[in-house]
Amino acid sequence: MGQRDAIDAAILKAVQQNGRISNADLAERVGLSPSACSRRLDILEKSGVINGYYARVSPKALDYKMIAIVHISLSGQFAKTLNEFESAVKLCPNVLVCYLMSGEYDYILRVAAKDLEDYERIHRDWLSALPHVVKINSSFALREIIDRPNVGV
Amino acid sequence: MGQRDAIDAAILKAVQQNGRISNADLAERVGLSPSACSRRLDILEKSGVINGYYARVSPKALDYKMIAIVHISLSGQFAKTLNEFESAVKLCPNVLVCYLMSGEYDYILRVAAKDLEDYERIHRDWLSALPHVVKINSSFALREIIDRPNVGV
DNA sequence: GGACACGTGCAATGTCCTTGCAAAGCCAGT
DNA sequence: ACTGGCTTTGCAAGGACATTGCACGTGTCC
Repeated sequence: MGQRDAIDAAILKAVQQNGRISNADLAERVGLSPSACSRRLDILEKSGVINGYYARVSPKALDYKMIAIVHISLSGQFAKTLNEFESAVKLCPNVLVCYLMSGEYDYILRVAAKDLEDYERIHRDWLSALPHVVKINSSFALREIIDRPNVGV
Repeated sequence: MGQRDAIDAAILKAVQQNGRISNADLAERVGLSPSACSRRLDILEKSGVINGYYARVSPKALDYKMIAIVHISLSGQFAKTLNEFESAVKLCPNVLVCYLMSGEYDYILRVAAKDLEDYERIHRDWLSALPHVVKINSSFALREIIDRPNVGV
């Protein structure tokens, strides 16, 4: 899985910057005819190199004004423990990102909330209810400096 | 700034899930004629509610296999100190996310790297070179559990 | 050298996006 | 309730666009 040449790389770069670029413009940008470009894009999509296209909506417009970074430790690192935690955390729609981490904490989460009251609800109904959790540490984002969809974009 | 009614909300939900949905399909989905739908979408884009569209590319295809979470403390919290740090960090293409935080550390960063060697280079050439930094703490993601573009999507 | 697979460009067809325009809905003030 | 003005809608047309079939060129392997 992966792009094959410089043209595929150029296509990927273009659609990362503008997911709604027309095939005609994309073809011109990468130096191909529209048909050839359309077929390459099709291959990149079907092979899974391109996972999908998304609109980026201003969180404020959706009333999600708050971002919390949550560090979580579990009671153990057995596979069963991790699996149960992960299955549960996937169900919470407010969790935007979740990584299993090296270091002091086991998981790090990025959580979106409408306001502090909303976060309190999420913390109470979702985070505290996750299985095997022994420690939760929430920090709040005061300001967003960077939010890039991809490297160098 | 924000959507006005249920139809705008439905449009936003749709384009968050599929940024390349055709206007015709979108119109049918939200129960409008294509022209009315196109005009609403146009307003949502021009008013900044929709920040843009992007393709989600498999990081593996781009050879970025590593995600690091970096906590950074500065030598002070004066506006000038923060501004200089932020201007500098914005220049590093590998920094995907950066928040000014409450709590123990001042900033939290999400950094993409191709491999450990690449991360070492980023750490040396970029992160360590950021102004006013007194403490850097890097943790590495062992596995990605969730990566949602938006709440509930 | 020949057969084959692969990628490309060209052309055509059908779909789609967009804009102008008239009508309908909506709200405020009387 | 009525009227005036503003907003939003649906329809229609024209122009742009995506997609598919087909033929040509290139490189490879036998």
